[in-house]
Amino acid sequence: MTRLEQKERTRRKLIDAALELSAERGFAALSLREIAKASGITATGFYRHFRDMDELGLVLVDEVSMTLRQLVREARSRFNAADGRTKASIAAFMDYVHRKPHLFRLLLGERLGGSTAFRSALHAEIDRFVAELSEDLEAQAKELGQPTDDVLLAAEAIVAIVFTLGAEVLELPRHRHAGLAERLVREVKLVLKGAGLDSSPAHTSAPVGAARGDERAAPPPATAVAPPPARPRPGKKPGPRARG
Amino acid sequence: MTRLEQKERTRRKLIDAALELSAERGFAALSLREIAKASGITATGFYRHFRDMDELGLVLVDEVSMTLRQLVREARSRFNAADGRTKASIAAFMDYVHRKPHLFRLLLGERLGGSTAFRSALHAEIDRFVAELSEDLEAQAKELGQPTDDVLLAAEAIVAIVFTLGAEVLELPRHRHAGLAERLVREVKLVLKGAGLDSSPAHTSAPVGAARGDERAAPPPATAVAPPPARPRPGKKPGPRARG
DNA sequence: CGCCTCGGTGTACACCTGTGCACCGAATGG
DNA sequence: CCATTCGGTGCACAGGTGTACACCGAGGCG
Repeated sequence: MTRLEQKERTRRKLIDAALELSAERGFAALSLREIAKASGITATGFYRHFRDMDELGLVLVDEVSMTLRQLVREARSRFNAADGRTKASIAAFMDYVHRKPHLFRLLLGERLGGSTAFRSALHAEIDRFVAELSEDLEAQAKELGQPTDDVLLAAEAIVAIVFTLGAEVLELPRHRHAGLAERLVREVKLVLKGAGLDSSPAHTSAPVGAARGDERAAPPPATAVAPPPARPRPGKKPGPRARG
Repeated sequence: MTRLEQKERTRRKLIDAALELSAERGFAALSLREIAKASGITATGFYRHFRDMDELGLVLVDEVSMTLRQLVREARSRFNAADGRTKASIAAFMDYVHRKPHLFRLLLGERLGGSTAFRSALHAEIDRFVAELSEDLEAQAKELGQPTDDVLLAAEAIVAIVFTLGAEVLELPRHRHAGLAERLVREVKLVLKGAGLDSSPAHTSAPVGAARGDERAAPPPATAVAPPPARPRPGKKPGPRARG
């Protein structure tokens, strides 16, 4: 196995371990050592990949960001089915939450819990999400000759609802997911209707959660964060520790 | 100063310190020692008030719960002004968020971040909130002869929106709060309108909801944490530490 | 008054933390 | 094939952590 492959593999282990552990206790409460241990390397080995926990945190945020962006893409691709657009989008969302639960827990939980930098990064990400949804809604409204004045408000409200209920999915046993998804759809439609953006032929034929008919291949790797530095060779001076 | 007063005072200092510190880093990342130090007592003194951090956590949740309940009460008391009911309620909410920002940060941030017990306690609290709002909406709808089928959905959606935007207030500079509040009002009205619960003051002359001001069958009390033990005299054996 | 109660203190301990340092050994490239 | 690169290791250290223990001194009560 080439050296780069090996390094990348370990890096992923670190990221995944951090994700998994942060699901239980929150990222801020994790220690470098326990992440290293969970990844099967020594604590000092950690520094071959990240300068410190904060840097790991940023990478996690980045990962969330990409996941979200792909979510949007996926949702859009289902828009062809103009009928039941809302339902399809939400199905995509729920599907994604299932596939990457830890990422969503991070996104939703650390929005207020983490450091300032962490928070603003996540907020920015969510704002971007709102913007994209808003764009879509506006385009759709124009097509149908509907009012567009409340589009941004509706988008913001919808994201709030979807993320909040999405968070709830993480706590619920599997068999209750479908019910929650349906509630979600109905609530989103409430908002759309209130904003004069109602589009669906109020007609429910199939439960939402089961929208995994044409499963395409897993999401592309999509790496965006700068690959590990040439050779960090541990640096940084001692000082008051925030998390220690 | 009587001994009880003194003890209560220290207890409050501990609670407030925990609240304040958890605003920056999340409760899960706090250490017993730093809370004790911030409260001006030694680490071992902590045990005179709480058995461990988990117990402190429960007390905090309890505090949130009471705050929330008071919020509802306060909002209801403004319902007399039938005109602008939504606006008044949201004003009450925002006001409260300002007055107890740390509590809300806890409520919103730890909903996913903390331990399982922590999470479910907070979720239950929010559910209770939804239930109360739902009741109110239903009563109002019946008075006005409006449909009540989507009342619960609307309540859930509204709480999601209000809490999400409320969380945002915590991050924003003061001068942008008003704008956010207005957005909040408009988004909530979107939901109400979508659910057929629109209560425009334009054609409503009768004072809405001014009649009933008393208690009805309310959810059971949530106070679960016992007052300080007679004399804990530190116990609990050593073992694998979750936070430390 | 004398005794008891009990918040709060200070010390001590084992363990965990982040990180500097010297080192190893396999993949890499000339 | 030999020299270099560089993930990963083990050790060491200072400092933080939870908590057991013995103690103090002021409030409270007979």
